[in-house]
Amino acid sequence: MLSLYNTLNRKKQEFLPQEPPFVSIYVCGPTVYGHSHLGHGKSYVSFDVLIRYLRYLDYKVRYVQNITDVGHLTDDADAGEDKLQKQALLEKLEPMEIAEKYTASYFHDMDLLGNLRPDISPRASGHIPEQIELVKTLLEKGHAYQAGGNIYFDVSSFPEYGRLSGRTADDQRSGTRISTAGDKRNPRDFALWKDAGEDHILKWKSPWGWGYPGWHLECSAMSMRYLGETLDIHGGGVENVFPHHECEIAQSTAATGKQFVRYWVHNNMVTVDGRKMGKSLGNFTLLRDLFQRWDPMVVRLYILRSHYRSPLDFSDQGLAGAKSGLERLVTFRSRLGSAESGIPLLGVKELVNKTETEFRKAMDDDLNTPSALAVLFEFVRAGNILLEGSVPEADKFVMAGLLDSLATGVLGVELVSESTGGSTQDLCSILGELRGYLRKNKLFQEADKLRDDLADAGYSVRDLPGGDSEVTPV
RNA sequence: GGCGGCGUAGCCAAGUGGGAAGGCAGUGGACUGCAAAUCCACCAUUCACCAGUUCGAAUCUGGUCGCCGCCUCCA
Repeated sequence: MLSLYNTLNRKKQEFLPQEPPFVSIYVCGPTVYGHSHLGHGKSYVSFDVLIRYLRYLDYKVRYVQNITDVGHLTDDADAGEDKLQKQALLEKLEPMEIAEKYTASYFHDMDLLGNLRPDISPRASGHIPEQIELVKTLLEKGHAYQAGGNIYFDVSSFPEYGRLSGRTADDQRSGTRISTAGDKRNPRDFALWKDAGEDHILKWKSPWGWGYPGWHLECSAMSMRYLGETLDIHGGGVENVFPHHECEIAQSTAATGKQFVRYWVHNNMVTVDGRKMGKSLGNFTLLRDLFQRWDPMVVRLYILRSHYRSPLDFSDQGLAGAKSGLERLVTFRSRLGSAESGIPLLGVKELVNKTETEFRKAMDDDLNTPSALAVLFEFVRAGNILLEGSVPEADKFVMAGLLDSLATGVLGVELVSESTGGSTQDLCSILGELRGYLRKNKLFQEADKLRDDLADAGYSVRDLPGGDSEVTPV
């Protein structure tokens, strides 16, 4: 039984969807005004593994992740700038061109990382009517008020405000850094709709004049549009617990009268020298740059080696460790080959069953991927020991099947290079025979040149006891 | 100041009342023409520190020190 840490109760809870086998999940997506960095990578890999594991458990998952292509102000006080607009001016493009460009970049990077595409990737700009409707409802129900062209949520009308983040009204720092917008009744009130000034490019016509939505609004509107009024799971980064998710709860619950989200799942940050990696600090490493030096699967494994709720401190040493670990997995997988099916021996069946049971136990415990990986590495050792002897094809088949199901299927770590098709395998075995022939005839120079050339081309050579050799793609 | 979290070997990282997982790096050995891969052995009497509860604590309680996140856009 899968347990997830629910921020709402601050403890692990058994996961039970409202209407099994269906699971509705919404994850806060990126604001598309720049390339994705490792922090995005960690977040979306974590949620990808959640999705994959739920599907492995035979749930029918609908996964919605927004694309924020409406630039929001940096605060509610008109002090900041619209980020998309700012980037658009910088690159001399339309804001929507910026959105298109970085949406494509985002998906490209996520594809390389092996993340499955969300089932729906709704754009905020494409759901303005839904957002306006939500504001209207809140006004009608007396949870919001109008001040000129601005609409604010009246926090005093929603007593539960603060439950998710554990913040009460008195907690707020005296002399806060935010200068309160002048037309708010209460500093804690937040904007639902903002009046657009002359120089604001992205704006829409609303009952309250030309304007644009507040930054919490799109998630409420789009998640409920596609997943209903009560979601099973809502995910995002911990930094969004307050104020973003707190405000989402307030405006959604106030509008529907129903519980908005049953399980709140938050992932932790990537840090650099102990400091948060973030756009505002400027200490981020872009995924596209990281991929120049490291295979995306190395990056993925690196992320999965720590728990999603723990911070991950970025280091080359860590990535190098992940690289070696990945090679170990890949080598083992390639030794199993693409075997034929058959009936496996009892011993291997036991090993496979035990591995799967323990893997699931780790994943059931709030997606403990570091433990799950430990289970896989123990399986690799056991499998390698078996491979020292002669192993029936059927045994290789079930071991390969398990690895493909758990490592690739659930964790999303691709272990098979695309060049393991039938013809490549034939060529590999011919080249293996050739090296074996050369070695048996003590033509070591020729044999080693073949090995070096193959290494350059991305194939590894392994000499077996008895003089035969084995060639596999790396 | 308020809320939340963290401190486990050279590095990374699980474990949260009764055997200190796993990976990387390292050392020795087996195998090999050499290598790689693989296997075997070794690698934390100890879990930031102090006090307490307990037959028993890395794990619970209290305190000390250090670090981080949120309270402003952020995955």
